[in-house]
Amino acid sequence: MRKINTRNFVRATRGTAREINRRIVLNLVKEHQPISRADLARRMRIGRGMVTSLVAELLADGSIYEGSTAHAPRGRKPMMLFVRTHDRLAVAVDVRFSRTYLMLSDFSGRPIALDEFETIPDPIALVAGLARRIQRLLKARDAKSKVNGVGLVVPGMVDATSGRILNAPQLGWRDVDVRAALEKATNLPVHIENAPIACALAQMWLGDGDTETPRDFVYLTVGDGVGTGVVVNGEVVRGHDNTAGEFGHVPLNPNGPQCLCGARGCLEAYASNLATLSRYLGQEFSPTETRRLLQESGITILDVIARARDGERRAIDAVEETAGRLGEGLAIVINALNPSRIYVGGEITELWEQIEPAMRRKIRERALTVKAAETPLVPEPASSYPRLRGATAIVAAPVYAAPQVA
Amino acid sequence: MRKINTRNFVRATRGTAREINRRIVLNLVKEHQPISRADLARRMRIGRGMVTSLVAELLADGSIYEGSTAHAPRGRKPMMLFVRTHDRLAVAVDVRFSRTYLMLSDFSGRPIALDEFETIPDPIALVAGLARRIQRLLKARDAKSKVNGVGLVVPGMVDATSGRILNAPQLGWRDVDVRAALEKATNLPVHIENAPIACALAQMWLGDGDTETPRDFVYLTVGDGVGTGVVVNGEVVRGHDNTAGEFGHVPLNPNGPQCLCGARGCLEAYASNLATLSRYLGQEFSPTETRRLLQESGITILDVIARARDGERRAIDAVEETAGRLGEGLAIVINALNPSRIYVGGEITELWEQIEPAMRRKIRERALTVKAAETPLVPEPASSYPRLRGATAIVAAPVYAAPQVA
DNA sequence: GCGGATTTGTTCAAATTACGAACAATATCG
DNA sequence: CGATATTGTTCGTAATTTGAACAAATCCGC
Repeated sequence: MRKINTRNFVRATRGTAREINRRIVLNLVKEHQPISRADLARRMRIGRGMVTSLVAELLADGSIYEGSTAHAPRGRKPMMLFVRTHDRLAVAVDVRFSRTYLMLSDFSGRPIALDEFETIPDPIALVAGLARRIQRLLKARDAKSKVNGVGLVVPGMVDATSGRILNAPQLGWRDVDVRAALEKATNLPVHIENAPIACALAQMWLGDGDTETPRDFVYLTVGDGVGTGVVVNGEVVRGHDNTAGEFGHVPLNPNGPQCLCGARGCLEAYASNLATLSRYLGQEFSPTETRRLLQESGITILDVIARARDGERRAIDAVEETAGRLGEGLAIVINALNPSRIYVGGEITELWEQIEPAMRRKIRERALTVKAAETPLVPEPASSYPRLRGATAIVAAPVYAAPQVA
Repeated sequence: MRKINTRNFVRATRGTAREINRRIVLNLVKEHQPISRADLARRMRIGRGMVTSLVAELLADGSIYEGSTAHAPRGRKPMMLFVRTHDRLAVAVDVRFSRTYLMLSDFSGRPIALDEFETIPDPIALVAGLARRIQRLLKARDAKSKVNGVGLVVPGMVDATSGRILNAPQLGWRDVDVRAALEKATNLPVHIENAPIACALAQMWLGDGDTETPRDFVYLTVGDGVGTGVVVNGEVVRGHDNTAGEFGHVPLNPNGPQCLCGARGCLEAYASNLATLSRYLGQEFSPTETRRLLQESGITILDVIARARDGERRAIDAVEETAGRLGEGLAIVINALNPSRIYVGGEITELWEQIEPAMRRKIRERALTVKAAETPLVPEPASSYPRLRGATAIVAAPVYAAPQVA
């Protein structure tokens, strides 16, 4: 039951009902393909004439296509419909502290081409370099005419409506607008998004049809920082000033280690990759000190993960402690939001069999109900490029989203 | 940008656009009254003919009425429209541990009659007694024909769709269905809701037109427990199993006092009324022990509040410690959800001038951004009966809510 | 092999509603 | 008192949902 905002509403027009139904058809094709007109009519409880009309429009605008006919026990064989994704493309960009990743993908998130380069700290210079690479990529693939837009994902607070990057500490960016410049340089629409939210949007919009994507879920990213993308009632939670989802800065212990945000004992200070490395090196979490030691020793999170997999006790202890802390943090998320599912992304998920029990144990200790304690945790390995897929998702999403009325 | 759930959607029909526009008109009248047809046409950017038609329907179904004409500098004086609430009634019920409160109110939440009685622990007996009181109340006020339904609010987890009370520990109720019996006994539709969520819904649906109710806000209730009602994107957050909003069980200190939920150091263990009383009595939070001492001494939270107001140091210290803890908890809420506003309900708000600085100080320590740290906190005294108003809201809400399509 | 039955997909007329223009009613101004 | 302006109502047109009828394509039983 949603409230109408009388200061910011969209009234219905003659085309509203038709637009809603056309989107429903498109989503049904996308998630239940192959599907016939008669199938659609049955699912939507409308006449086949109506379906023919709506499908004709979607065929005409290139959203779907007709494929094979299917077997029918009797009568005319149905013509099966498919969503067109393979030749509808997006440019996905993932800007991180040290490297920036680029992917040309289709609308289902399937990678066509990948590229990467060292992140240039100055946003203007970064955009210039990025635009050149995008042009080359599109030219090499003869793809310019098939691209709907560019999705760009950053590790920080983003106003997705205006495209401004409000604060991205890891990049040293504050109140930065790269969207206009990139649109001008590429002649493509550009969408900007916060990294954990983008990961969540990838699950929402590019999830495979096999497993139904829930409408209330959380995506937890474990990397240099710990962040969450929250989806409630089928919509991302951004918050009033676009700073929602900072479960990484929920304190597990008020007397715990100093976090980068200035507070003490945040989930991030216990469970980020840096925190795991600190623990592995046998010292309390201290970002500057730990970074110095890491630079000296050259150890990375992937090293620790490999050592844990190989049975090294110190590595196993470090990782399991992190898992327990993640469990504590997830218990808070579960009590606060009661999501249907929690996706967990980050390198640490490569040790899922080892960390899941520790996480689950802590969740069971603190979740309010038995059912809540059983909230499914779904790992997502870094190798599926969740942030890049998220960048694709923010380009594709407007095509599939419900019309915003009332 | 909301996702369409292809397994549970509502398609648009011929009447959809009209229904949406009619709801928009109704909400505009409700929140911007008095308002004329021409005003409505301008705000909605539609023709006056269309408005005349929609308004005629709302007049006919009794949602609005025509009032005075208003001044116009030139031309025909406009006929002002008002929402009808004064003779559209709801029965509101607030079931608490020791007493149950009953209110007959109109659709704006204005109380017409109040009643209360001792809560009968057995739900079947409670419903029987409640139904008798409701019948008497309606008969005394000759109101049977004007009542839209009954709203019943409990302190526990509720499946609002089915009306089942999943778990209400304070009442000792688990998996209880009082709705069907109460509907049968009163011949009225019955809506069941969780108490903090109901308080939030009161803000959303019965809020006065003067201050715009935000679409992202949190309602924190401080009483026997500490709970939250969360609204995101104009919709209440219930969670997958209807257990969302339990920010009261977010831990402030993992080694803190034992909470009723079984964990240690929950916000509730630090900031509920019982926790404040424990502190006042100079002992660590222990529900059973504290309750015993309170029973012996006869001291209540209102006593402590009165003493704090009178300047008694021990009472002031107890209350300010609670305020600080609430601030810590609110900082977590703010970082996690970034709401536009936080309403705070409970007896402790009677000392708002004293507790607000302590809360704000803690929030500033821990909120991630300066702007987030300035999230408005709005006190709501117990004397405005937020739970009863919430019960009214859940009856009235379906009349005003946006049609659920797509 | 053909007529009957069934299913899918298309076409078309009717009903409903958004849309916009014209008109009616009511007011003020010069 | 006529001109002008504003509000509210009426009415015709255009767009779309709705449902029936028809066309196309298939399988089955005789």
